[in-house]
Amino acid sequence: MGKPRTPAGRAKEIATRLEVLYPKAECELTHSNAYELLAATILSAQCTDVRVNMVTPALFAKYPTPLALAEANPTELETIIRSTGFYQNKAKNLIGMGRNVVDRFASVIPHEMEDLVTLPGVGRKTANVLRSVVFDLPGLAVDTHVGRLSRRLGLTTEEDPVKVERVLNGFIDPPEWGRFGLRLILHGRRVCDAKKPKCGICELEDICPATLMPSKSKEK
DNA sequence: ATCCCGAGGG
DNA sequence: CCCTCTGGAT
Repeated sequence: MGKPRTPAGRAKEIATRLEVLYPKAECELTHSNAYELLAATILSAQCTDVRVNMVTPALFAKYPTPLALAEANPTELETIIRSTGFYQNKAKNLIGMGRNVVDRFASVIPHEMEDLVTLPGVGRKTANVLRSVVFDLPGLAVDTHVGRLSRRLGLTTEEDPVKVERVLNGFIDPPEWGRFGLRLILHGRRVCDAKKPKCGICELEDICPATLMPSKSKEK
């Protein structure tokens, strides 16, 4: 087949290749239920998954339920999550999330986007992670990796994550949204990283506008 | 000095 | 729209 020349065509080809490269497309935040993934994802703001996974064992042991989080001592909670950064905001949000889930949702993590984003510390990206990973609902979480790769790969020029999400949603079938996002993240971490993308070993190099252009591997 | 699975507030 | 919140890795 010829090289895809439209963003929609490239998206299809990219999805096909990423499926081969990252067949499992698993979420790398350690969790065993919806509550744990919600807490872990709140902690993942501007922080690596590896770092989040270092603090969640102690977090889940001390606060195993939304109710336990709702009743947490802020200072003790901050101590546990400190290394993930933004720890005062995150502690406040985690406690607020616990209280809201207990009071407004009978201690059950909600599925609906409109409900999820009312929880403290939960924005659209976090809501989409939950929907796609634990509820098996369509959801494309646009984080820093998904945004960066989408622009480098010529799928969009948008900077606003909500607009990027809308564009990608138009290229990929809803049941594949979650895995497509996960695969972009995996590729973003292993190959197409922000600072020094490894274009020489990239399996998308031949269809990537960023490397096809003479201006080499620059973003934008 | 820049980046990491962002979100809330002004 | 902008700014702020934070530590750790590179």
